[in-house]
Amino acid sequence: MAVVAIFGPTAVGKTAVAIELADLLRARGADPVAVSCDAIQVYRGLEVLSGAAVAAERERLEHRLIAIADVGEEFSAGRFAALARLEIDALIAAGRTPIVVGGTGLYMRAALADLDLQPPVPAPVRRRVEAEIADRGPAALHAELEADVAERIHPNDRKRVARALELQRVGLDPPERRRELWTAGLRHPTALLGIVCGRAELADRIDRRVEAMLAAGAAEEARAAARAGASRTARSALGFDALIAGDGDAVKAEHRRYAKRQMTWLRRMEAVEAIDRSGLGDREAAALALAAIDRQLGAT
RNA sequence: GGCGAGGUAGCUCAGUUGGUAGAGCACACGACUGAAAAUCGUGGUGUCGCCGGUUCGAUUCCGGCCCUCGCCA
Repeated sequence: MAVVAIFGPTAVGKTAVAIELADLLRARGADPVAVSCDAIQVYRGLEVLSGAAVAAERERLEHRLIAIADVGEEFSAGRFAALARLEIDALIAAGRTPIVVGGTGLYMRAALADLDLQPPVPAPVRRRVEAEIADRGPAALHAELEADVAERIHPNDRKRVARALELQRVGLDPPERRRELWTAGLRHPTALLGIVCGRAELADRIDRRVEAMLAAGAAEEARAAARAGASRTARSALGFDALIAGDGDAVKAEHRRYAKRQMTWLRRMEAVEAIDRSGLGDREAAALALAAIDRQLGAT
């Protein structure tokens, strides 16, 4: 059996469509399980502000890799990749159908493709590099990179400068530049779908989603996470500070900008089939998704 | 009605000693290999309130008008 993957911008309805799609797959005798690919939904205690599937939804479709880490922990693409591959491989071995669904592009690619991520460096090395960047600015450290690495990283891009430099100092190879990030060649036969909708409709969905999340206590959730010592990666959740400040418009703006970056990622991926759900209900969108799956994998 | 301040990008504003204008935010497009809901790159989208005057040339100077805000009636 193959993997179904669902990508798309925030608030487009990936979870709802996945749940409806699961019903359609079950009607054919499949046994689907969702594997979430979301850098914030992995955190326990950020379920509301990350839009994680709620209990009623998880009753209709089992979700893996949601709420698996404490907000105090740092998370990473590498850690996620190992977990996700384990889940996907085990589900396939058990004859089940993984529906890999989420909006974190790097996490999804790490789950589906053989991204060869380098390990983390010892904490003191990273701290040292970060301190130097804070002190001297990223461009100064960028100048210390070997030429072929430096030319791929913008001098202002402090995170990539930091990563490349810490790898260089520890004697590890620089981040790979193969095609795995975008290639159609994946670890398993996969139907790759991108749910999209019209610009105005998406903006409207984002507004409603943020308002619903505020009504459900997202601001208090963020405050509680901050009090509990949320890690740097947990704090990078969209609107984390704006929620604490009570600025709903700023939260919406962050979600809109995020949706744009996700659309860029979607356009860049190879072999992804866009499902335009403009004006469609979740069930109708799921039917389109099923047809696309059949086209990509061959009718069952 | 009088006095004062102000009308410039979607928003908040800067500016041009007269040569049709630029910042931040927003927005659009892109990059992306163990921080990725992160980080970063590129792009100005405009009857400079309206009408007239002076001028080779007015968003800028002058006059009138309209509108907004504040204070006084």
